[in-house]
Order: sequence, then structure tokens, then C-alpha cells
Amino acid sequence: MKQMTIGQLSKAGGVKVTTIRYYESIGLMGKPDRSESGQRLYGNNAVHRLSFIRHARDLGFPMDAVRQLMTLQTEPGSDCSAVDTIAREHLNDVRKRLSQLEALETELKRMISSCEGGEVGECRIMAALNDHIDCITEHHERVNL
Amino acid sequence: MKQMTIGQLSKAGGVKVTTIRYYESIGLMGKPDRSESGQRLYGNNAVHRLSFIRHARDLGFPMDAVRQLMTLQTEPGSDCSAVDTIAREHLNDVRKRLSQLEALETELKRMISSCEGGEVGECRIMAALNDHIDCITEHHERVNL
DNA sequence: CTACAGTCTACAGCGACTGTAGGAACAAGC
DNA sequence: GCTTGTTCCTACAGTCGCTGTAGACTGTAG
Repeated sequence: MKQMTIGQLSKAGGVKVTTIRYYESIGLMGKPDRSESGQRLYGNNAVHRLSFIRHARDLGFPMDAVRQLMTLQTEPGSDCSAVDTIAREHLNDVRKRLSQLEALETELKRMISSCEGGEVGECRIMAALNDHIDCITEHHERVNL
Repeated sequence: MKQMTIGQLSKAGGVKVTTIRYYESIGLMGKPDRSESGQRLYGNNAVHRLSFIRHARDLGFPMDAVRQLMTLQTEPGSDCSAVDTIAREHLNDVRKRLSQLEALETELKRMISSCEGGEVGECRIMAALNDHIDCITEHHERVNL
């Protein structure tokens, strides 16, 4: 089995070289073999690991969840419900952010449509920013972008 | 006109004390007067400025946009279209993120509903993470959370 | 007078990377 | 063999928008 350099792994996994090194530094990727001159050498295992991480990240799972999922994956006999829980929590999170963004969109549309040009002094958008009634979020739950 | 401490301004503006100091440090808030002992003292001006910033941030405008909006506000005679442009750009941004999150939601729902319990080794969610077909985003446009 | 809350400065930390500097190694063409 | 250009290495700073910590000082209520 032939080993690949970090650049080849990068292409194979669709992840930047620097990101792979970062994943290694935070313990997500594990230390690879090294060539005589000190270059990292990876096998097929690494491609799988990296793909898994990327897919989970593409789906928006936070790093911590990815870490847990990877641990679970290495114990194929364990209960699937843990995976389900993580996914459901993440879905909840996504839905929360969706509704916040929807509210934001509504508000922005309203602001923009009420602006009829002219000078900033009479601009409705500016007025909205100055006297914004808290119709979107309360102070304690700001929109998290 | 009586001046207020940073804590009072914090309550008046709904922004944490540390955040006010941070805004000062990046030049958004301007340096306030100081008492004999060196404590910051603010007037009503500061409350308006701070509220403006908070409202814009609540609406998800990035700091850079807030800065521009504040500059525009100090020139009440200038053209409103600049404000409109900033708001529209932001709306576009929000919409982009909305559609990404919607795609994410769909995918997560699909994954979760296909999981029927059992062991991780046969878990559909895990399978999806391992063999995820790029149906959501391409590599070059990852979801930005 | 004594607590205790509020304020000060300066700096480190968050997440998830990205970018930079300065150097060593490798592959291909001449 | 030599040069050129790409890839690789380490180590650290920067991104965004704050938040938290440490250690000292100030202000206020009982």
C-alpha cells in the first residue's frame, strides 16, 4: 500500500493542507508516519477519516460533535441512539438559527422597502436603526451569526 | 446634564460593560470624559451612539457595515442610497445563509428519519457521513456558520 | 469601618481555521 | 549537475466580535 503526501491527501479529501495540519494539531487526525526528511505520509485510513470529518463539517456539526461521532464510529457495536441524539441536537440548532435569520430577513425587507431615497437625514432605514423597537430578539438572545 | 458611569450606560444601552470598552478600543465609541479617579463618564450622546450600534448588530450587520452606517449618519445631508446599498448587501447575505441552512435542515431530517436504531455499525446516519454524496454544497462553498 | 459591588488596565481565549515568514526538500526540464 | 518552481516543514500571528481573567483601585450602603 502506497502512502501519500499531505498535498495528495488534501486533494483526495477536499480539505486544505493547512486545515489537515490543524486537525492534527487538535488531535482529530492523529499523527501520521513521516518520511526520512520529515514529510507526513498518509495511508487510505487517513482519507476515510478526513472525509468523515469533512462531511460532518459540511453538515454544520460543530467540532465537538464531530469528535464524539468519530469516537462512536470506532465502536461499531455501540448504540446508535447516541448518534441520533447528536444529529437531533444539531437539527434543533439549525432550526433555531433558521428562524432567527427568517425574522432578520423580514425586518431587513421591511426597512429597505420603506426607504424611498432622498437624504440620510430622512432615511427610514436610519430611523429604524435609531429607534428600533425590539421586535426581533431580546437582549439576552442576540442573533448569533 | 448629569453624566453616567459605564455601568449605567451599559444598562441604558443593553450592552455589556466589557463590550462598551471593546467598542471604544476599536474606535466605534470615541473616548469619553473621565472622572478625577479615572472612571469613564458618558452623556446622552453615548446612549444614542450605543443604541444605534446595538440595533445594527441585532440586525446582523457586520461591524464594518455598522462603521459605515455611523459615518453616514454623521452626514445627514448625504445620499440615502449608500445606506440602501449596505442594507441590501446584508439582506443578500442573510438570504444566502438562509438557503444554506434550509438545505442543511432537509439533509439532517433525511438522515435522522432514515435511522432506525440498532448498532452504530449499521447506523444510517453514520453511513451518510461516510459516503455523503455532495448534494448540498460544493467544496468551494462550504456552509459558513 | 467593613463589606461588597463597580471600575480600571492589560492581556489571554473562544472556534475553526487562514495567512505569513523563512527555510528545506522534491520533481521536472535543460 | 543545475535551475526553477512547487510542495513541504515549523511556528506563530491574524481573523471576528467579543468574553473572561488577574490584580488593583474606587465608590457606596449598612
